[in-house]
Amino acid sequence: MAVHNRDIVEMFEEMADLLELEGESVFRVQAYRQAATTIGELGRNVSKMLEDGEDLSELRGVGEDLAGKIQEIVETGNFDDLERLRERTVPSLRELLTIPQIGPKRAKVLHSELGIASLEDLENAVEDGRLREIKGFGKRTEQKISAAIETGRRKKQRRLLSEVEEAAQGLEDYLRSLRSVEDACVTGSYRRRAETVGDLDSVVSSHSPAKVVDQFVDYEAIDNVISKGKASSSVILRSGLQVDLRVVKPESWGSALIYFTGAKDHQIALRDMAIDKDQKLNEYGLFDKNDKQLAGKTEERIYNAFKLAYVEPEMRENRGEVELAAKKNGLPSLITIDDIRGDLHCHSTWSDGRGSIEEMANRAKELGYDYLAITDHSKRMRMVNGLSSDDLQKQAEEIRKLNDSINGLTLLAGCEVDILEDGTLDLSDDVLSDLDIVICSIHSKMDLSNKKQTNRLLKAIENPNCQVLGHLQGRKILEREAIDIDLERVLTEARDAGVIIEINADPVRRDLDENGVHLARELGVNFAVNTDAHSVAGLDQMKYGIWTARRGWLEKKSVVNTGTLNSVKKALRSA
DNA sequence: GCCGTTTTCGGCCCGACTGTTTTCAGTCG
Repeated sequence: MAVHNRDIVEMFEEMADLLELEGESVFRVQAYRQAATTIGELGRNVSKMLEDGEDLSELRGVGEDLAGKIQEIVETGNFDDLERLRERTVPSLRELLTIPQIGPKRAKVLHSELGIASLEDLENAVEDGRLREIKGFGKRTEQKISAAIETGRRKKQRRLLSEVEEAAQGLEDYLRSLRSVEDACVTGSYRRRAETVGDLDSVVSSHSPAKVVDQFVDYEAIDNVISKGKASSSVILRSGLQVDLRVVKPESWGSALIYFTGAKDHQIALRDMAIDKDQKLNEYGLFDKNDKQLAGKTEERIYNAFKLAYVEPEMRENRGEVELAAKKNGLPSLITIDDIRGDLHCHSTWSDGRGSIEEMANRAKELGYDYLAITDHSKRMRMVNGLSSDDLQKQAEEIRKLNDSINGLTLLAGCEVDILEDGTLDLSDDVLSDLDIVICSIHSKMDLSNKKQTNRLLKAIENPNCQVLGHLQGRKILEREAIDIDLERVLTEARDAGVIIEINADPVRRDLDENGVHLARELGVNFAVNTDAHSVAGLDQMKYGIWTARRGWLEKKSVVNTGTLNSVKKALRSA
């Protein structure tokens, strides 16, 4: 059985939950969670690493013991400790942990006092009013649990970054409009431009925190106030999105931004540095042992106090950025949206796009681009009117005509050709070799075995007409898992063959994902950040691809469409 | 269970809010 990283992540997470329910030390529980996180972010397959004789205990948060357990899982498909733990605990109690207000202690009490072992049991007990029989459970707690069950545990739901942007902007605007507010920022995973966002962590700088909290709970988009204190509050918006607010004095603004922007591990790494110097870092600032504030007003000052360069929010994941920030010019100079000079992947009304070639071109011009590649689907994609060789030739003619009439923008005649199951391409070599750009993508048979799927891609790379690999992992965030491939091998072969790897900017795709980008960057591949726009508005989604590139630490120089048209042509391998 | 210019033990981030309770435990981020 092929063991995927995800299998190990899930086993470790279950292990952590069950140990926590059992009352095990939080540190041991945390160790499993940390290891799960590391494996989840790896980008390389653990089974393969073991095959290659790599030492897993080198990984962050993985020691001798857990390395041995990973090996056990990979070799046998089983995890003995977990099996035993499942036998002596009540595994279904994990369900209860997904309910806000219920942690390990309460789950345990619910089980021992009322025999509750599942969400269904809990619902029944709430309905029967039995919760109040337990010491420590009052009317309010019962109400909250009841409400949490009803709203479908939405707190655990994560949403696409693109889905919360409007709410986040609206919230920031509202907070900034308040008279007692000096500054406001939505932080957390939103500010780090992560793929998904659980809730909006907002930070406000003000001399009168209580007043801000009072005004905050009056925000018209709020459905329900969960908590309200002197300097913080939690609410649920009508959209179901949770907003946590924290108000600090201006002298703590920078430290609060760092604290709430996270990621947690980045912020803890900074705290550890403070502890090493007999100092303390919290959301109010950096303090010496006499509680004298050393820094806090701005993020830069905090980083400077640690002799670190400013770390961009997208990099704050404790993936080694703190160490780099300590070196002179150690941090990459991240790519920005302004570096992009063209888009190499979009669709038109010729296949399933909603904008004509001319409309797409006009928007590209407005965006200040020098070039735009029209890359409609190939014939295999019948349901989206994929183009035949004849269609493509006609389209190429139209594109060349348009090029004569458009000033300041060059259209490239291209195609997004399907990689068929056997790794051959959906259009003949002579048709493809006539095009300016050929993107090769998988749109079918996403569930092949690792071996078959990997070979399929390697075969496509062998074809000299394959210039770009489009949305290589084929995943859709929160919808569909990535295809199962030996990513490292595919990336290595692509690099050696001069094939460009796309970062697809569609907010549902963002593909390669950031872990893949880290791996590909380390391997030295060339990237293109493309929108894959299916409408004029779609061309504006470039930022999501840029954010993934930044989270993968990419600089301008690794991304071909930051260059001139000539440099793009040079970067495209020629058949 | 991890980790180490305090390295094989003894730490492990820490503060806010809530509810139900008379001083704090549980949960959350």
